Amino acid sequence: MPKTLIIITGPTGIGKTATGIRLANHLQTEIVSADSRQIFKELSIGTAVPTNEELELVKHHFIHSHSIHDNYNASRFETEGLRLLDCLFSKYNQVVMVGGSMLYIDAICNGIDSMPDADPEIRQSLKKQVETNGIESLRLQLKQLDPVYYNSVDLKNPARIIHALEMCLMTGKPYSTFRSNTKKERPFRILKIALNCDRDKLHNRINLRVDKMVEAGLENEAHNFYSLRNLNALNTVGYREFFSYFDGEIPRNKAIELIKRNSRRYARKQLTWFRKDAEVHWFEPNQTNEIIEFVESQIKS
RNA sequence: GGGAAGAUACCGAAGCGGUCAAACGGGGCAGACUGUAAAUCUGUUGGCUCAGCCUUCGUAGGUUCGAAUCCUGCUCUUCCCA
Repeated sequence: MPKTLIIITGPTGIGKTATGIRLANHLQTEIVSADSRQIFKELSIGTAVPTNEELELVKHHFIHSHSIHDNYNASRFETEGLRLLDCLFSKYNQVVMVGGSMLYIDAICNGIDSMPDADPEIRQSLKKQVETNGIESLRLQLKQLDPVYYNSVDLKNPARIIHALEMCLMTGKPYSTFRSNTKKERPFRILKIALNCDRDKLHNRINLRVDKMVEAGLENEAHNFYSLRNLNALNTVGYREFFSYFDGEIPRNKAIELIKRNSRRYARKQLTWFRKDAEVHWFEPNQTNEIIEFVESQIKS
């Protein structure tokens, strides 16, 4: 029987966790999380990790498995994820991957070109350069070091330019030479399922979930990490807004409102990403039975 | 009961006779994306048979070649005096 990775994805708050657990339970297999924030052991409320009860139903991987102090990224997820999948596929014919981190899922499905980790000091100095001299100075530098990438990159996006420059400066080679633009082959089949529903309903779910997080003590959780706010792991919806509140920049109710808005925006962005993936099969969150049926029919063929 | 200010697109808010389908902000929607991705960035936001046309600036009239902008009545809101 061919090995199949079944991916359950979709926008934040749509109900991936519950669906994934039911599917994994049905298939008698385990779940690999593809969530760039639930992976951090220090974060719980703001990331909406599965509850202890849920975690007892099915064995989960990459939940609370790393530290916010780790310099985690999509490439590491690819490496560690594939290693784990290799191991799991020796026990199961199907494995369920659940999560909404688009790039992480993409890294597992298609791969990320190999290149070195960014040097934090170089990144820091490039960031400073943008602040003091503006993005134009980085553009000029990129034009010299990597004219190929310069012609295709979004020149208004500092993050893109900074990363390209990091690679150029660290390796002495143009960033574009690392970009192969090839899809890697995987030793398993991939079945992509995404959940979505009416936009108003989704927004309601998100708003409600944020209220529940706040009730559950999100403010306190965020407060615990206030001093670590500069960590990338904490540049996260739910925490950054509370940090602004702690700074006295915005009132508390405004922070909560912003968490809702930014969650809605994140959901939309996720949908934009998944929509362009023709391999995705779409379902409503309450169609778990249909999903199980669909998966059954697919893994038999 | 008397007086003052105001009613602008999904919301807030500019505009104060033509260059206004209407600045700006918010929200929404759409898109980009390969080591920060819950990140970072972009576009769009009255309708249509879309280089043009149609309907919009509380409402009904009026002035004017021409009004969101001026005048009058009405409705509503806020504030002040009784």
